[in-house]
Amino acid sequence: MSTAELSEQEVIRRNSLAKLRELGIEPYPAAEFQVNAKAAEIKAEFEPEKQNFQEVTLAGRIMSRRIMGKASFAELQDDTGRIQLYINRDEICAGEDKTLYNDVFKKLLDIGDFIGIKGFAFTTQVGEKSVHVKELIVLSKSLRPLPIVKEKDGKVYDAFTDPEMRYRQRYVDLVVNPQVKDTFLKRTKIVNTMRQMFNEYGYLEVETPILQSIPGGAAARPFVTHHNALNIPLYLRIANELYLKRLIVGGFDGVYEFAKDFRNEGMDRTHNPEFTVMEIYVAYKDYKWMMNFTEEMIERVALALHGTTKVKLGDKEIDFKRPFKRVTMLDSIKEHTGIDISGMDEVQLRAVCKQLDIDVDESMGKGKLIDEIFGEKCEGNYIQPTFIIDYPVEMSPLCKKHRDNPELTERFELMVNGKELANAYSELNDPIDQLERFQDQLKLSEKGDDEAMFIDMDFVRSLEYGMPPTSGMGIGIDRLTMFMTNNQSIQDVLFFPQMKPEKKNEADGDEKFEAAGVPGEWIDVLRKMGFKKVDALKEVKAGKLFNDLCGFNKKNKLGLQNPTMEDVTGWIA
RNA sequence: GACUCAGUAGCUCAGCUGGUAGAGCACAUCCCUUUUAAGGAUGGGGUCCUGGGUUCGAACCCCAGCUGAGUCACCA
Repeated sequence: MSTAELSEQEVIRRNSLAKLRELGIEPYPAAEFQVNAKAAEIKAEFEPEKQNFQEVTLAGRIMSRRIMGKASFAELQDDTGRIQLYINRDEICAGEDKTLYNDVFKKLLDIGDFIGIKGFAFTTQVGEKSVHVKELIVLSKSLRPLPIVKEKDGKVYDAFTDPEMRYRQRYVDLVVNPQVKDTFLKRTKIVNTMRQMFNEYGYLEVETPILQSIPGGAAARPFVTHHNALNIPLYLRIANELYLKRLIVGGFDGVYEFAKDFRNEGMDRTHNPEFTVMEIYVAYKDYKWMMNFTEEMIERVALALHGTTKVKLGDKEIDFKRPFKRVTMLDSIKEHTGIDISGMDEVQLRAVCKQLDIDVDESMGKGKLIDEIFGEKCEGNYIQPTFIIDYPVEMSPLCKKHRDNPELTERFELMVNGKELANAYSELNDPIDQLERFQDQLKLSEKGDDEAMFIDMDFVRSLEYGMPPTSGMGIGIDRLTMFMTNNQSIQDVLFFPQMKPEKKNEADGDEKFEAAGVPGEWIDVLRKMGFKKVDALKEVKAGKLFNDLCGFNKKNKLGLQNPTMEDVTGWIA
């Protein structure tokens, strides 16, 4: 990369890098650097009377510097946070040679550089726990300036907030915005808490295929890829349900998987093309048992994270204390629309939708119509955790029919803040019924529903060998994390949310300019004048280009020998 | 996909009715041995998102586009 494309500050840092090497200091040393303390630890535990932390070794990034002549303060940020350093010239440079302080620390190091230090903890006159540096080692030079975020009394100045840059350059976001790191620490804690609970219950964590030849277990459009050796299409999984149930058939009493699923659909604040779902299946249980299990799980997660079941979410407070409210879907619709749809057929439901001003189309069957009514009129009302139970059979092709009403299924969804968080069934284990339900889906598909499920004959075959009564539950880990960390956007709980590809820098390389006959010293000049591509030159008149070049040379005092008119004409010929 | 808002220095943002581009932080130079959103002084730094148009003159007005955000629609 030529220096013309770098900002002034980047050029200065590259020059500093070279000067470090001239001084015999390797800016990217290979050797291990062993630390014996962390910033947060010293801040929490250092007490002057105890004389602890008197020989500490720390490593991290320089995040700020205050130079006061022979003494300086700096902040070092490691993975636990920041701690102030006190650096005195005559202490880190014991002899006559003051280069390490005057040049290396004051001039050649920058905010963002990694250093290691040895020293002792003390408290400054203003009362801040700090480390008095005796020795300083350069560990890694940073060539790009970080955004500088400052904070006083909880008020943040010059925050790094542009969402696009935060998501595209998450590494920068993580370095300068400590609350971002906290969200991801909590995300891991959520997963760990759940895993610990499942393991306590004796269930087995498993892995199932991501590449599937029949994308089953949910209603969604899949991503397609191709397997060369087999010469077949393969789909990225939209769910892992059918594989986990095969494992129940195989004799495991409890299996679970934290799975990445992929759905080829729109992206917005609550949808990312790839997302994480935890699915768990437990033999000899039903959906009622699973409701209690889900409550326990969510309550444990809330307590592990916050020490309380009450969690702030936007301007609301959600209380995850057990038990959650339980409402049947038909009661919910009755409550929010005043209409009792039980026993209605497709025609009647269509009329209800019209009456309620809900858009429908011909491809929608009975289940989808009811789903529309619920989604439109009811879903948004459930802010506090609520189980919606007993869904119509048409909406749930993998779910066992209700023990008291064949029109319904033994299914619940957990709604929080007006959004679905978890979904669970008494699993359908009647293979004949299952095949019929798949065939109904096929009819929907023929009617134009592009989300209807494929028939998975191997799954049906597995059920024919017999699956014990089983309850299964799936929960969106991204959404759960959003609720538990007070983030309104799924992009804030994914390290690297899907983004449109970044625009490429379309500038031509030096070779292409040279091939056109442009001498090396003029290439950067042309780029700086806005001619990123050789072809762009051909669109201007030689005379104008010649004048502009000479003018640019003069104006910017480049001191280059001006080309002749003939030269310029040659470049663009 | 529709509508609304935004895009100006490395970062956060001003910029009036159209008249040669501004601040704070960051950066550079100098001064200063315990400072606190980093003390003092001085200074450098810009494709005002892109391309057209209107105009004597456009960061600003008009048209088109790109990118992002929000709301809605669609979609789990």
